[in-house]
Amino acid sequence: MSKALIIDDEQQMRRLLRMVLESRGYEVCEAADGQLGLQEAAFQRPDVVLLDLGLPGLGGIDVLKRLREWTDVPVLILSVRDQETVKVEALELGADDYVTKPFGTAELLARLDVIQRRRFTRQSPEIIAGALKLDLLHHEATLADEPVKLTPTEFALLKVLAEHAGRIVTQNQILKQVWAGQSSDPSEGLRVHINHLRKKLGESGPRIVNEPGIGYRLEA
Amino acid sequence: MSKALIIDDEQQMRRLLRMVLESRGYEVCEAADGQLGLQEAAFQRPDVVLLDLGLPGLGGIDVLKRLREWTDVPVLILSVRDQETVKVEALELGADDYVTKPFGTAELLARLDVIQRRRFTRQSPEIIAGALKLDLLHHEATLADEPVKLTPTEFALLKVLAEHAGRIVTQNQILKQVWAGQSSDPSEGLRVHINHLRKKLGESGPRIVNEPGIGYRLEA
DNA sequence: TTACGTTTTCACACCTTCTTAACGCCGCTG
DNA sequence: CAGCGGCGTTAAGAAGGTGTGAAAACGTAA
Repeated sequence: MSKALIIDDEQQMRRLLRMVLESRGYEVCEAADGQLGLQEAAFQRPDVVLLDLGLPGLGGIDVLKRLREWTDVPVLILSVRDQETVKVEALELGADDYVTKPFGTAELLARLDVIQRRRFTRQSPEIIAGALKLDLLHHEATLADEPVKLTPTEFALLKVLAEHAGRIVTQNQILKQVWAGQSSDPSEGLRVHINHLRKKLGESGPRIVNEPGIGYRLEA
Repeated sequence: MSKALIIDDEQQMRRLLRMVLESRGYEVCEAADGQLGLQEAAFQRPDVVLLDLGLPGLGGIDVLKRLREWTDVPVLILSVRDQETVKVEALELGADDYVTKPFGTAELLARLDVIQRRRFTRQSPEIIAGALKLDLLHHEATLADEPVKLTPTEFALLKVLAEHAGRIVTQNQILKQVWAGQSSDPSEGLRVHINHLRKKLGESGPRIVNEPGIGYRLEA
């Protein structure tokens, strides 16, 4: 059975979520603010976190940032409409999905299923984009079943691109996810690593195209 | 890894499909008629269903109808040529795609990829104004589902207009939101960017109308 | 310590995007 | 009618982003 952690300041919302989740078989724990949320996350080791963005004090974004410093636990964002900017920021920081309040329980459960399954498939882990296959467990990449030798940074970079294959990945997104929590300024080096990746992927493989001023896109 | 359910009465076809799918890493289960198919679907909870339209007894269309009463699982239709009417009916009932027998394995797998990805794609914050859609996370714009290539400034400008679609946006508002925190005086350049946007949106798309002396308005 | 692989920094050519300026059009006003 | 201001359009220079090669800094293992 999966364990879910709810971080939300409204008691009513917590009770509603608890009911929905428990009816689905989740084990549920709660936290009423960001500080407590982080403690519970560390102590309870939940399988999924439901995080409200409108927290008082330590905000939802900060909680997410701190969470991501030490865990990849799937995070589902709860937000109200017209928080577009914050939602973008949360997703860039590695949140897995979001639902907008008020939400239907069916939608909530569906999205939980998806991010749970994604995490589950990460235990027999591969990302596939066309002829490219990334084995996340062994940190190995193959292109048309031919092994490709990648450095750790290159692998992380290609992983971010492959996860969103076919779509633009913002430079911000890349920097936040590949160089998460590091002090150096990698904005210069990104170009170099992209260059290396393109060479290793060769002519026949997937192309990494640049969207000037925005980011990169991997197309199979 | 994903689980696929094959519903087809021909054993040969089931064996072929199983081979192709398993080689791609799918977990496969089968059903030889519609009745059994529905049972398997309920019991196995597959991630994708391959459904033959030419089933004896409980027909493919009926199976799809019954499936859709309780699940949105992606359904790929297998049909023979000259079943246009039935194919259309199936798509209207919520089938996700179809392949025509005999089919190439490459085509089959490609279509499976597409409908799987659609299901697993997470939600992106977006602004919608008529046929225009702005994906804020990926910085992608689509007009009637056709991608439109926008530069960063154009995207920001269109975002401001689309957020207040139908209403007037003051020049001051635009300048503050698009050129926030910049030193240059872009009041001249605004006209140029509006011009570019109008060209890229084309005749059929939303119009950007000018309110002389006030600002601009986006009307869908 | 050296040696090696990786990451970062730097320099420069090249390309896209942004800004600026100029000009013509239209509507308004004196 | 002539003058004026706001707008659309176009072109060209300025600014900034990108690709690429090489060298320096870094970390790690022998």
